[in-house]
Formats: sequence, structure tokens, C-alpha cells
Amino acid sequence: MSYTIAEENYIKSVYHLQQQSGLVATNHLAEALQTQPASVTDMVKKLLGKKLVHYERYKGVRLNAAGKKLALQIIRKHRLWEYFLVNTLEFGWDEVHEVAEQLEHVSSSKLIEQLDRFLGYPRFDPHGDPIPDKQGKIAFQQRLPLLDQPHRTWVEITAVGDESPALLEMLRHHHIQLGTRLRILRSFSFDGSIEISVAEQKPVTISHQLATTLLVKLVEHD
Amino acid sequence: MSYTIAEENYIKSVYHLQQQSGLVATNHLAEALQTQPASVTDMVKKLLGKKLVHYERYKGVRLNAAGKKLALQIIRKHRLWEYFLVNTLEFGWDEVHEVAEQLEHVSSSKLIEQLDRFLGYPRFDPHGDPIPDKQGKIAFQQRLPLLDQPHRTWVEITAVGDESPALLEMLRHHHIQLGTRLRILRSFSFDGSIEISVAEQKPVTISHQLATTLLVKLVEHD
DNA sequence: AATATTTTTTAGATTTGTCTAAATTTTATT
DNA sequence: AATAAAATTTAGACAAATCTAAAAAATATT
Repeated sequence: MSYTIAEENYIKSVYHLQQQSGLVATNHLAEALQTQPASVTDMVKKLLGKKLVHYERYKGVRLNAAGKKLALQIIRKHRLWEYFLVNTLEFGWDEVHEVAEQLEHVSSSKLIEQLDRFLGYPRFDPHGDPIPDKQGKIAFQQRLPLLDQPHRTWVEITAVGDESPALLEMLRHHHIQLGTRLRILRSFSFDGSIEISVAEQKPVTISHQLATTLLVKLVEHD
Repeated sequence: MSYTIAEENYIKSVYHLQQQSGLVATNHLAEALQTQPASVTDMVKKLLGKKLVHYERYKGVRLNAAGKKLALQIIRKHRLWEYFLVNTLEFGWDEVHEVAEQLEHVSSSKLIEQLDRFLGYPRFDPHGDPIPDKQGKIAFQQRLPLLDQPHRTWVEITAVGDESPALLEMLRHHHIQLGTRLRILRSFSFDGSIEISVAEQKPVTISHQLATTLLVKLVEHD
């Protein structure tokens, strides 16, 4: 079975939206896909016909097993291409999404296998999101809000909240990227900013807004 | 301006066909694109509307300057991807065409720039066809039929006639690839086969059929 | 030159994915 | 519980790219 680009985009959106809401509402999907609710109803019926979703009129839509499997394959392709663009072609973080949206619809299992191999079977994309493997299996990694962590505890950045150029610029300025180790030294109640120590360097202060975009895992430090 | 995949495929086909015939006939284009003549007429009118071709009813179609420029950009993408697939992802020669057909329609000038850079600005694809540069300029290289070359003259393989798995297997067997230097030692009138010496090795005999697929340039040998 | 054949175009239909406007169902409010 | 508001679906239309069948033009043949 092969699917159109439109179908693949719907499946991907349903996957992402149902992570939060369980059943996905027509309007919600229309908003995400920048289209009209009536168009969504039409397409959902097609996906139902292709046995990729569960659907009840006026209730909402969600992926069945086949739909989830397809979604994971599309997400795999998207994230592998993002990894390629950033790590091989030296794209900035913030420039990859649109291109990966196109590349993810290229259909060739050999292409994806070989790309995965060439890249060294990466398990996380440049934003810290997991790359499903060939079987659709997703590696788990902690993604705890940095701000919830106790002071002086060493953590490692595992993901970032968004992929805007502005955030990228900010993180580059502080020499922070995925994998960077740091710990909170203190926090200021005045503006919610925090003082952190990045990888043994001398402490710097970052804004509350920046801190909220950072997700971390706990690490033992030696 | 941006173009649909169908439009790009038509432009590419017209480009290739007009290399031979000047004006491209409707049936000829239909044959190349595996579609009906009526569909070709429809699309050619669209391309005329977009000012990419010259067209006169019942006469034929050919690219104007804008159409040629577009065709060269598409061909550039196709051949860069083929080079990538063979040299980076270790595809066989014969496996790249279909995938490159899809990749060539991904639209991102940064992607192509960076890919070109990553690959080291190659000027010829894995079949020996030239890769147009950013400006659409094509490098020239001799492509003389091997069989026309005088005996004992050193030549270098610059291109191959087709991209079949069968030909690839045959060439691998003889350790012949693009860039291989060889010379004809003698030819046999019985079956048209020729004896060649590949890069100082001991002579081998190859069939007439194989010899006709090989294109070469003259080289000075020391 | 008249006729037959081939090529090309036109006319009208189909599929995919979308839209607007109207109708229907569900949910919220009084 | 009745009514208002919001969400969703249905009906009918449209653009892109294709098709088949018929008409028109160009080319070849007698």
C-alpha cells in the first residue's frame, strides 16, 4: 500500500494530536493542517476507507494499529532527514523543518535504511525528539523541565521546547546544545531567572523564559 | 514561481527530447511520459500559459529560455541526488533512478547548495552525464564511442550507454568503471568482440554489445 | 489531386483534495 | 428543559491532472 502526501500529512497530524487528547477533534485537526473542517471530514472518511483510523461521526478520530505504524514510519523519515540536514549538510536547527516536510514523503525503504546507516543509527533528532527505528520503536529518554530540578544537581539537556531561530541564537550564545551538562546554582525570585553552571565553566544567568524551553535528564557527575 | 511535479516532469522530458529532435512531437512526449497524447496537449497549454515553452498547434513544442533554465535546475537536482545515492549511500548504479526521480522535486535552494558542497561539487553523475552547476552551466567532456577509437590508443571511460543492473554487473566483472583507462589491442571480425587492456593489466576480451555501451575520451598515457 | 492514414486537438468525464454555504448534531447557557 | 452557540457534517462546486471518444488538421499514398 502506498499513500498520497495529503494522506501522510493527515496521519502524522492525527498521531501528534492524539498524543495529547486521545480522540482528535475535526476542528483541532483543521487548525493543525491549516485547512477547513469540511475538508478534514472528507479526508478522514478516506482514511477510514483505507483502514488507518477509528472514526465516529461528531466524536473524533484516532489512529488504529496500522495508522500508528504508518505515522511512525513517516516521523522516522522526517527526523532522520532533519538529522542529516543538521549534521551532514550543516543546516541550522531552525531551517530544517520545511525541507524535512518534503523529504519525508519520498518513498524508498532502501533510501531510509541506507541513510540511517550512513548517519550511524541516531536515536534522537536535532531537537531531542526520538527517531523511531525500522520497527517503529522509540527510544525513551527523560525530558524533565529544567526548572523543576533541585539546585546543584547535574543534568544534561535532552530536548528543547521549540525550534525557532531566536531560541537557537540564544542557546548558541550560551554554548548550550543537546547533550550539554549543567546544573542550577540558584534562582532569583525577582524575575524567575536562574544562575547555572555550564560544563564546569563559570556561572551564567539565563532568563526564566529561556529556562522553561529546556528539558533535561538527570546524570551522575564525576 | 514554483511548479508542480507534473509540470517539472514535462519540462524535463521536453528538454531531453529536443536535444535530438529540435521540435518535440505530442506523441513523442506522450510516449516518453507514459501518458496519452490528449493529456500532453492539455499540459503543453498550461506550460505555454506559464511562459516556459514555444508551441504551435499541430507543430510541436520546445523550451524557451525560461524553460531551459528550469530544466537544467531539475536535471542538476536529479544528478546530484544520483551522485549522493551512489557515493554516499552506497546504492548500486541501477537502483538510483527511481529515487532520484522523487528527490529531484524537493524544492529548497539551500538543500541543493549544501548537498553540492558536501559532495565536493561533482561535475558528472554516476553514469557520466554532466551535472549542471548553479547557473545551469554544463561541463563538456568527450563522449566518443569506444569502438570508433584506433587500436593501441589510450582512452578513459567517460559514460555508459544505459543504467541496467545487467550492464553494471558486467562492468564490475571486468573492473571497469567511470574513469577507468584502457586501450583496444585488437578486434575480431568474427563476432565484433574486442581485446582490450585495462589499466596495465593483462588483456581481456569483451563482447561487441558491451563495447558499444562504452563512451570514452582520449588521454595521453605515460 | 483525391483519398486514406496518422497525428493532434477538442469535448466531455473522472479522481483527488480542496472550498463555501447550508444543514445537522452536540454542547453550553439560561 | 428549552434555547443559543459551537462543532461537525453534507451538498454542491472547483482546479489539477488525467482519461476516452470524436473531430480536425497534417501527412502519406494512390
